[in-house]
Amino acid sequence: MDKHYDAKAAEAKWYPIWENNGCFHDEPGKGEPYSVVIPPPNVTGILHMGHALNQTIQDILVRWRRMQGRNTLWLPGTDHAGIATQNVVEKALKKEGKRRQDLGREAFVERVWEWKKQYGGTIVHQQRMLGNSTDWQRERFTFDEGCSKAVAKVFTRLYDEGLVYKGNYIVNWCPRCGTALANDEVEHEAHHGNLWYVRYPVVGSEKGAAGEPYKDYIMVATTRPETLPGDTAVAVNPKDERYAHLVGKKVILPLTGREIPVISDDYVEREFGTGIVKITPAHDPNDFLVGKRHGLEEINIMTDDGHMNELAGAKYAGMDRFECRKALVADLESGGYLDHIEDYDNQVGHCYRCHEVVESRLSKQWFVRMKPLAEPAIAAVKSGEVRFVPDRWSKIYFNWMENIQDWCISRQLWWGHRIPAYYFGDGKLVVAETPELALEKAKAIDPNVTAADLEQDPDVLDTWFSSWLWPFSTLGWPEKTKDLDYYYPTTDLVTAQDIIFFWVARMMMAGIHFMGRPPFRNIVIHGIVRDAQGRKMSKSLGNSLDPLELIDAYSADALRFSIALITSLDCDSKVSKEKFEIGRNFCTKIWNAARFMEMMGGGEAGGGAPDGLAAFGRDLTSDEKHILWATDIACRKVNDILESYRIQDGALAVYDFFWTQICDWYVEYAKDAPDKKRAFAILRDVFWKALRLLHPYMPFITEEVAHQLGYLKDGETIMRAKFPTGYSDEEKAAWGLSQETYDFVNAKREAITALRALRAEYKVAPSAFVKATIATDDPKAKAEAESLKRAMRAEAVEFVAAGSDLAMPSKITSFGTVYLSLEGLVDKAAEAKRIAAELAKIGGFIKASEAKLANENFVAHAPEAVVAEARRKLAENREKVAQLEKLSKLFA
RNA sequence: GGACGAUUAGCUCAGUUGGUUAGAGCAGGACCUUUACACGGUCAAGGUCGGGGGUUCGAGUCCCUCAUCGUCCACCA
Repeated sequence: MDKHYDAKAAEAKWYPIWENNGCFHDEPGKGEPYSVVIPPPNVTGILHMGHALNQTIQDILVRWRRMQGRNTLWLPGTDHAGIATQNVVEKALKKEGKRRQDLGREAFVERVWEWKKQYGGTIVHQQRMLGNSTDWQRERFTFDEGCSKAVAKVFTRLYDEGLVYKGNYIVNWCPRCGTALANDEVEHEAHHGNLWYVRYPVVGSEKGAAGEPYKDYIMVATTRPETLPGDTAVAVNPKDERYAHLVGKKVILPLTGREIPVISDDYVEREFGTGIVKITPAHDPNDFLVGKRHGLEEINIMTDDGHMNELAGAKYAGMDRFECRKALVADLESGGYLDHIEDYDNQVGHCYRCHEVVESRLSKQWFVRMKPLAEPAIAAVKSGEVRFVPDRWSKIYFNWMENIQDWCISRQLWWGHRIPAYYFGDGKLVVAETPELALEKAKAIDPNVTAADLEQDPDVLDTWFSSWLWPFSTLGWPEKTKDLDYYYPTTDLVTAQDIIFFWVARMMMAGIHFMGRPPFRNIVIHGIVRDAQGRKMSKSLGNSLDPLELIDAYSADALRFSIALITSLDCDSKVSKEKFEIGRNFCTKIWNAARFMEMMGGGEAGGGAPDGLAAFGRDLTSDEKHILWATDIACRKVNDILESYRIQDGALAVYDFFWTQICDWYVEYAKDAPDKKRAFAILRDVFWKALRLLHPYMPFITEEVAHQLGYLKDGETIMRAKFPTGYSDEEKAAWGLSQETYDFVNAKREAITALRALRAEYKVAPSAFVKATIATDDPKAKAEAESLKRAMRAEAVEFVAAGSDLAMPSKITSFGTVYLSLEGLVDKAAEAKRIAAELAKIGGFIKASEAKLANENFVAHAPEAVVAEARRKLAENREKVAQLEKLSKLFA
């Protein structure tokens, strides 16, 4: 083995071998399936830390399950990302001085496909760098043929079921992009604005003096005076006595002369402004709802591109909306309708793409009725059929699902699944999966219709409309495929909290509605990646870490392991570059340990077969029994931990096992073991188990080391090696393993550590051979004299009866009291001070313990073991005090 | 405004049904180049578990309250 691990070479070598040999691919059929669909990244995307976190978690779970022998599918793919992709291509066109309109729809869409062909593979390539064991043979794209078929089928079915409808609705509208925006596509920002107080005269009021055209008026406060011509009512709170007498009366809409009613609605806050709100149903979402409740007229006074239309009044028609605001305010003022203006800060929505101020606008859009879909999806989680991990996310899910709103699914874009609705004749409409089927349906209505008469709806569907079918559209639905039959429902879905609503909840609904079963059993929600200050990573802040740079600097294994180590399902993860050194250092440790094994002939000692240690019989030393027991514990623990998705705990467990148990203790033991050959045969077996435990976390280095050390032959892979489950009861019995022996060695280590500490405290040179004395009556302990001598670097280890009272520096351990014999080496004053401090600390504890044990209730209620332990600790500390007091006299 | 979290060592975080003197990594300290590894080893130090109440024999853990921070949702004309 080379002195240094060449991660780049190993990663470049193994990934293609895995991929080309079908290591990521299983066929449906045999065994228990384990399937996961990847949250498809945007095809325009580049790999960021969020992906790295999300996919590392999935790959750990998938590799672990695969090694357990499960029939595994991790399905990769990308999302066509409607608006994002269209924007990228439009930007490219802009450089050529063209707009998409110059190309026309068909040519533009063709152009986007070309872009996809050329650049769409970027993120897919980058995912390979992470080591993802996704089944590339089954890679899908939300806009590929199969997914598109599924989309058309779903839309048609929902339409036929009356769950898709076209309706007038208030939507967020970007005047620049010319498209409706989903709520999540609108970014709210604080804005310094004004509140204009406008007088609406009550009908029948007398004319007043100059500057006050009417004596009797009500005052309305508004932030958007330009919408005034669209007002169709003013509203007050039903409980507001101030205005109760006005309800049912009419007021005159300034500048228009139109009479509008005064209505009462709970939506109005009494305390805000004047307590009277103008209602503009066509230009405000809340007003729209109020209008629906009261049957108000909806007057749309704006054009698609943010200008006023004729309904705003001849004077304002054609004006930009903000220009109109100024003009209209001026007119209000000159007409005597403007009472006063206040400064007012509010939140204004902006388009998440182009940052234009979003307009609330009435338009014809397609909607999915969500309530009927949501109900079974709620029930599936309530019944426990589908489980959130951690469970608390189910509350958030319920909260949203129980208040679900209809879903606006149409987008005024060109790139996306075109809505399979066809118009003909005079506003007639058919919905069908294909143009041919549409024609059939149309002919049923009007036999004279030809294909040329059908005009398809120009809008496309929201990107999520294909994503919500992902768990089954990717498996072949609506065809009845083997994959679908075998791998659906998928087992785990792993994603971040931010798309629980947009994606997870919708997949639940679609899965149940179209497949009859929820699309997954467990929904694993992890946190998001933040920077060291806890801020979200974003391009604009410049605080992003690039996973590819980290892979370049530290290796993919290092990245993966470090991510796993900082991953908590319960909260967000803060990362900084330094954190990845942990993984890098761990790789180095693994490599060096492997190198050491090779150097010591560990590779041969077991005769090549990992189970060669069976030959060494039952006379194992306590240290050998200890490592075997520790290995058994580690295997069980890692399996248990991963079973409950505690990725971080698993990383810690395997890290500690490898570093502390194997490297720090057992390897040091093996260097100088009484039977080195046997010690290394055991190490060889333990090491092989450790490599496999590590493999889900660090796939590349474990594969490389497994081959270098001869655990695997050419053509074999650790990916398909059996994930360790620990030793059998027979093996444990044959080797004489037991919890007692394990505890015994832990106690022995305490004694070794105690002596090291004494050496350090008394400044004994590390190279010096010292004399150690241990007070114990345990014959088993006395039998360890030789191994203690080596580990303690002592020229002699002697034993005296437990409770012996030697006037030497000592430490009490569960192995016995360890004394260090030394003459004249000590700084007496410093030692006296140290002893005094320790005495004070122990004294406090003894007092507390005594009080506790004197408490009858404690003795009566606490578990026996707890009481016994308290007694033992008390006795131990009393003994410690006695020792220290003796010493303090010595140093006085 | 609503919902849900978080607050434990200088930093990042564990702490599974309440029960030993609350753990790890990093940073910092001391010592060590002992022939796998200084991206290392050994040892030591560092916390009245955000504040205040309560339940209990016993609270980091359960309840209430306050404070601070965060996330998502809805956003007030």
